[in-house]
Amino acid sequence: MRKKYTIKDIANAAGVSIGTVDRVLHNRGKVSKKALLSVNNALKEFNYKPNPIARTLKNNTVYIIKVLLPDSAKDPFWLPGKEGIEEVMEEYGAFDIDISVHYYNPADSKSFLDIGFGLLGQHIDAFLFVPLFEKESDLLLDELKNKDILTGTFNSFHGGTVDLYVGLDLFMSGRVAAKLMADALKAPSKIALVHIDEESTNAVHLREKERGFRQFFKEMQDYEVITLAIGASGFEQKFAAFIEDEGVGGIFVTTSKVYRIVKALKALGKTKVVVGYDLLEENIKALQSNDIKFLIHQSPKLQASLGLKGLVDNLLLGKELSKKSLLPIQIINSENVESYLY
Amino acid sequence: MRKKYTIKDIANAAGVSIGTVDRVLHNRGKVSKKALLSVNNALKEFNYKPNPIARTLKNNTVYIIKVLLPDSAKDPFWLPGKEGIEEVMEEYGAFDIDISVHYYNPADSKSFLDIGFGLLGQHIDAFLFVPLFEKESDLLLDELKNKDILTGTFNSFHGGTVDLYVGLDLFMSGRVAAKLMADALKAPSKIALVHIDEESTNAVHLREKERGFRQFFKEMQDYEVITLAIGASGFEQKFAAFIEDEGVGGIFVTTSKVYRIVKALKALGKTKVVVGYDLLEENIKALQSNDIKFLIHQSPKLQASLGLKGLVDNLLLGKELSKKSLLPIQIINSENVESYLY
DNA sequence: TTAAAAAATGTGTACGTTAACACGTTTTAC
DNA sequence: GTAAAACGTGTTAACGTACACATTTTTTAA
Repeated sequence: MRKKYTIKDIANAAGVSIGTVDRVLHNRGKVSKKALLSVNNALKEFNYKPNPIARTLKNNTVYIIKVLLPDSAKDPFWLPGKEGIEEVMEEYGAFDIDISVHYYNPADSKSFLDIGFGLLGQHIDAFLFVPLFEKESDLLLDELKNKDILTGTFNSFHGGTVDLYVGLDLFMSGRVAAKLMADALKAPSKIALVHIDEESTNAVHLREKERGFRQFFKEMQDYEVITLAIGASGFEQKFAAFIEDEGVGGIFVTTSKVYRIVKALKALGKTKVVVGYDLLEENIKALQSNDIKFLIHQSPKLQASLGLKGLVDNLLLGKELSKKSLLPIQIINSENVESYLY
Repeated sequence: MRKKYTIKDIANAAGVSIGTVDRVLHNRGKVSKKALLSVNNALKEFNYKPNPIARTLKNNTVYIIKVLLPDSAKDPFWLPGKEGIEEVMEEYGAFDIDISVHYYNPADSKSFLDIGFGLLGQHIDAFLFVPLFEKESDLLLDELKNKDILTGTFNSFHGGTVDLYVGLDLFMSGRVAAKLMADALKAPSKIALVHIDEESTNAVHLREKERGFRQFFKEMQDYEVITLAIGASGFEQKFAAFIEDEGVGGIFVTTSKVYRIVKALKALGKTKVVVGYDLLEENIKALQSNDIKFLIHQSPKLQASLGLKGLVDNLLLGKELSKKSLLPIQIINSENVESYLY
């Protein structure tokens, strides 16, 4: 039975007290060269790793973590994200952390700023948020850095320096969509790329997907891609006109609002190859009725929970945080969708 | 700042000592009705959760865990599984657990038995293994149950009672493959389903995939599915004869040996729609050169690490173990494969 | 009523790590 | 040459929980 080595074993082996070993471990100085050497030798020999459990025990501060999410009441895409956060809160319920979640209106950059800055009054250890708005996120990030708060973001990649980011390679997801589309449509074909978004908020986000999509087809013959950008409210007329004019065979929707396209197509009595994003309830229905061919799953729940876990594990256990972790791009069709719903 | 409640807070609130609270928490009896009541009230009021960290600290036994895997030298499919185990070992390196990994020959049920039973000489707390062989796994499982050892399995579902299982819904994965195939091949079409397997070992395994595949096409018109079962060694001739005779448009391979089919097809100068399993290096190459249309990813690494983590977390932190957890069925094409390789 | 037995409760120590503190030794400053 | 500062080192009391053991209270029996 392998013995577990403790700081005491190291101290014995090095012929010093645990106090000295501890000072070496934490670079707290006040150690003679001789002691330092023998301690380091012992550490290496036993491949000693401090017990993280005993370590946190001593640390009796309660870490304060704030999470700022887009309100899922405004956009159901954020519902899984909320759930992910709640699961982590439950899981870490017994630890010395105080996580609180706050919501902003994803269609209103002012609400993001108001609520975000509103949270900075008290002492905070870590801040996790979705940087939907670029400029506003910069402002917030500056302030967070100023106050020396650990920062994490997910879903939207933000150029600035955050301590942790979880997300997808959106460009690549565009290529994936393109490949699926090319599989389904014989050349020559015309394909519509549709951005459905009220705000210019998601612009960067959606533009990345478009770049990937177009880049794929640039390498192919006889495919034409045309872009349509419309607001989410009352886009039906515009879309109808668009679809009548252009003889498109497939539609790639860069947001989770694909189901709206499906509905509009049904109203017009048309059938197209539709590819879009995210496992919203309505999208799943359309997938199962074969009105959507593929969905790309952005795993918002996983993104949120990994983000929060990353911050917590860093604070609590001193685990390293991965500056940028990219999740796999998951392809969903009518048959495997169920396996994502457990 | 929210205070973290400890057993001491509960004791104070209930007007008893921490010893009494502890007895209540562990149902160790020797508590008066009155005390029981007031403690339970306090527990509820504060929503008290014992600090799992302080708890394990006290428990100074080293848990012994054995992992028994098919040898990745014999079948590269098991390489990621090995890696997953190693990562978990690294992650939990500082804890009081002693994990050792052992390997059996996936083509030899005797080696499974020999090595498996050979491990049972000393005291063991948990045993994680891949139950490739049904009868032999039953034997081992009986013995494990006898000795009151925590059991976990992954990858192959085994009817018997294990404490934890991680895997895929193989039937559903067959359906997914079928759907992808149907998308790619216009009816009427003939599709070959190929089992490449030396042993009858994987029979149940592969049969499930076949069931799902066939069931999907039963619901469709004008598709015919024919099955070919061949050994892994020297199947080229048989396969060549088969492919000449039958006018198949697509080939679904139920194992990770798809790349062999691709090679054989190339040698024959033929092109088919090929769908198979697993991200072996050679399969990935074939995917990227468009010789394989789709792969289904069984996430062996994740399966292994989730399995081991489940056992460890149960032993160490008393976390519940999920009797049966099914991973999502992941569809891989030439574009998203890279996102799985980080 | 009282002694003994049983039941209920409290106390103390340990787990591994941390960090404040105390102590002894050496160096520095005047 | 002496006082003060600097340095190296060991000791000890926490952190929250668990459990053996000691102590107190209640019940039972004579």
